This record gives sequence, C-alpha cells and structure tokens, in this order.
Amino acid sequence: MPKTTRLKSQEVSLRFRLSDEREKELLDTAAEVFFEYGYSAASVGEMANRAKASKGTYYSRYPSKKLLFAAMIRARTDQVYEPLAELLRTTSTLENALQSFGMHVLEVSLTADSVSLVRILYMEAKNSPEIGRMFKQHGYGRLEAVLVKYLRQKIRDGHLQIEHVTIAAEQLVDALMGEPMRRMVLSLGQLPTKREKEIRVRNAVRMFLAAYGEK
Amino acid sequence: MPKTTRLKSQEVSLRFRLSDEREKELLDTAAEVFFEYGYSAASVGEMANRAKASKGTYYSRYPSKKLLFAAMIRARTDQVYEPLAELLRTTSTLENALQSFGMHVLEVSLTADSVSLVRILYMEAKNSPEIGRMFKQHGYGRLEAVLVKYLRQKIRDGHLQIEHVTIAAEQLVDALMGEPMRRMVLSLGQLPTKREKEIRVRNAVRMFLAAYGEK
DNA sequence: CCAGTGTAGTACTGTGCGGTACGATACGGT
DNA sequence: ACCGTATCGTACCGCACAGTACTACACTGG
Repeated sequence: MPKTTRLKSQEVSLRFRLSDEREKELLDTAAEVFFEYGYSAASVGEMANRAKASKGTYYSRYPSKKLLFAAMIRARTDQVYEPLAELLRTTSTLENALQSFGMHVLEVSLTADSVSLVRILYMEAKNSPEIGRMFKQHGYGRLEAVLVKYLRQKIRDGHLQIEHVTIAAEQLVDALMGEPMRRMVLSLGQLPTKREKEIRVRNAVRMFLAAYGEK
Repeated sequence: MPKTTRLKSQEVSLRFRLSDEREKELLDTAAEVFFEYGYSAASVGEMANRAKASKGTYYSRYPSKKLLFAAMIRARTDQVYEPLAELLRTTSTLENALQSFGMHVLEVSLTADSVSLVRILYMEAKNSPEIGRMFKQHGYGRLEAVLVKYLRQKIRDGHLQIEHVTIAAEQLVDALMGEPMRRMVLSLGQLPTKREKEIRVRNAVRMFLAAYGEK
C-alpha cells in the first residue's frame, strides 16, 4: 500500500521488469510456508530465508502478513482452478462427457497443492468470510458453473430431466471427490490410484444418470 | 492420562468427585478458544481466564498445549458422533429409512460445534496424522460403518444391488452433506433451512436408489 | 562512470505466548 | 482442629515473531 502510493506519486516507474517473476517466487514461497505451518504459525522471516529475500522486501510489497496471505490465496486459487474453465467442451456421449469431466476434476483437485489450499482456506475462512467468498467465486464455483451450464444444455436437448439443477450438480461433484478429498485433507493416505478414481467416477456418473438420464 | 495413572496407582482415590464436571468445563472452554482462534493462535492463558481457572490448573492436568488439544478433540469427537450409533435401526421402507438417516446426519453434522470441529481437524491433521486417524475412527467412520452395515443387510435381502458398497455409502453421504458442510466451513451462509435439507436428502436418496435399488 | 533504485542482511523493539514457580486460599477427610 | 491437596492468582523466564530501520551492495539506464 505505501509502495503503491509511492509508485503512483512518481507516475511512471521503470523499476519492475523482472519483478513479476520475483513476485511469483515470493508468493510461492509464502504459500509453501503458510501451507506447512498454517497462517498463525507461519513466519514471514522464514519465508524471507527460504526465498533468499529479506523481511523488508516482503513488507515493502505487502503491508502486512494478512494482506500477504490474501494475495497468496488469490494467486493460488486462480492457478489451481483456471484449467477447469475449458472442461466439458466435449461433444461425445453424455456419459462419456461426464466420465471424463469427473476424471479431470479428480486429477486437478487431488494434488498436494490444492489439498493444502483447501485446508488452509477452510481454517481461515472462519474469521475472514471474504476468503471463503473468494474461494467460492474464483475456485470451486467455476467448476460448478461449467457443469451446471452443460447440464442445462442437455436438459434443453431432452437428454436429462432435473428439477434442481444446481443441487444435482453439487451432489455429483461431491459424490465424485468428497471422500478422496477428505482422505487427503485428513492425511489418511496416499492419493487414490487411477483405478480407484475410475471406480469412483464410474459409480458417481452411473448414479447420476440412473436418476436423471433418459430411459 | 497422567491423572488416570495416578488414580490407579493409589487404587481408590476420593479426590475427584467434582472433577469430572470441572474437566468437562476446562475442555469445553479449551474447545471454545481453539475453535475461535485455531490451534496456534489459541492461548492457554485465555482459556484459563474464560474458565476462571489458572494456567497452572491446565498444565497440571495436561502436560502440554498439544496434549490438551488432543484430549479436547477426543472428547468433542465422541460427543458429536456418538448419537449416530443408533441410527438406521428402523424397520420401515428402504427409502424411508435412508431418508430419515439422511435427515439425522444433516441435523447432527451441521451444528456450529461440529463445523468448528471439522474445520480445526482439517487443519491440524496436516502435521498430526494421528488426529486425522482418530477422527476417521471415532468420528465420521462410525457414520459410514452403520450405513455400510445396513446396506449389506439390504443387499442380502435382495433389495439392493451394489458392487462397491463402501464407495457407494461414501458417495451417498457426500452427496447428502458435502455442499452444506462446505458452505458452513467456508462461512458462506447460514445453516440450510429444513426445506433445503429435505430437498437435498430426497435427491440424494433417489439418486442412490435409482442406481442400486430393485426395479 | 555515475545516479537512482531495489534489495539482502542484520539488528532492534515491542509484544505475546508456552511453560514454570510459588504463595495464599479453600475444602474434604480424620 | 489439623493435614493434605487442588486450585487460583500472579509473577516470571525464555523465546519467537510482526514489523521497522538502516547499511551495504547490485543492477540499470544514461
């Protein structure tokens, strides 16, 4: 904030050519430390050490630990959930489309990084509801949106009959990844095997189509 | 734990008549503070103040903050999930049984307390996998177990056809409470209304029966 | 080669916490 | 009435951290 002000007051600045890269490094390191210790126990000094930076550098770019955290969350959320925007462009069967959508969702959602992200978001959303809102909006809300849009199309085409589309979409996604995600978040085991993912996806999709598909 | 040992070694002790109550108070206050601030940011001093106790009292009963936390988690987990043991004793229709099971699960899982519990568990399980295991074992694992047992019975009776019973059970429960729980944990809104609960339960159960029920 | 700017490194301040120690007190059992 | 024990209240220690300040260096553009 003070920095921004200063930049503005000098109008044009030529200082930040490599700075984008460096900013990414700084935020990645911050994420690493935040994810490892949790918000409160994470120390900005530790981040500085790992990033071979100094606390001053962090504090010159982000006026407080809290705002550093927010910036990090925003960057990571975009990073993890952006790839989902393109899903379901497919033109194949309904079943195949949902099947491959499911696999993609599991693939992208069950990485160590996104698990850490989810974990810390769940915790910090308690006292910062805007964090929760941000995650809904830029995070898993995207996933839901793309699925709902697809489902509505298929309803118009007469291939599906769903009364509460949003709820149905949420329930499909939850059936897909609820337990695997919980297992990861609770440190109860390794990532599911490809085989387990397939079984889960197939069962969820079948259940969904049995209830809402044309017959 | 040390207390228990001491009791045992002296065989019969007459010291702790009121102590059970007091222990509950101490752990409840600890939970309050832990839930409010998160593990790291919670202070034992604050707990002592709120409980009109002294830090010494806490430290005489629990040798460290971490073990206090563990004791608290254990107590809360039992407290929240014990009532689930009796579920599904019902003798009514399959659909009605699942329906009422679903409503009970939502009822018991979506209280402010159990949401706080889940939240902090998700966070702390990262570096203490035994916390995660404890929660699985004494917590939502009970829920799963009772459902699986019931489903197996109904499979034997020929009312259900399920290949992967455990996965099916998990997916049913996730479809039931995934989104409402997430909304609570992310501080995205109020508890679902009775009407929303009913819709979610009905849709989940229908989906489940459409896939696995006799037809 | 120089001026300007960002930053690593480090030292410092203030604060708050985990954990300990201890005196005063209340109370139940003999 | 006396003893033993648990606890309260409080003061204390050591430490770690957020945030600040300053110095020395490195780079970049002219």
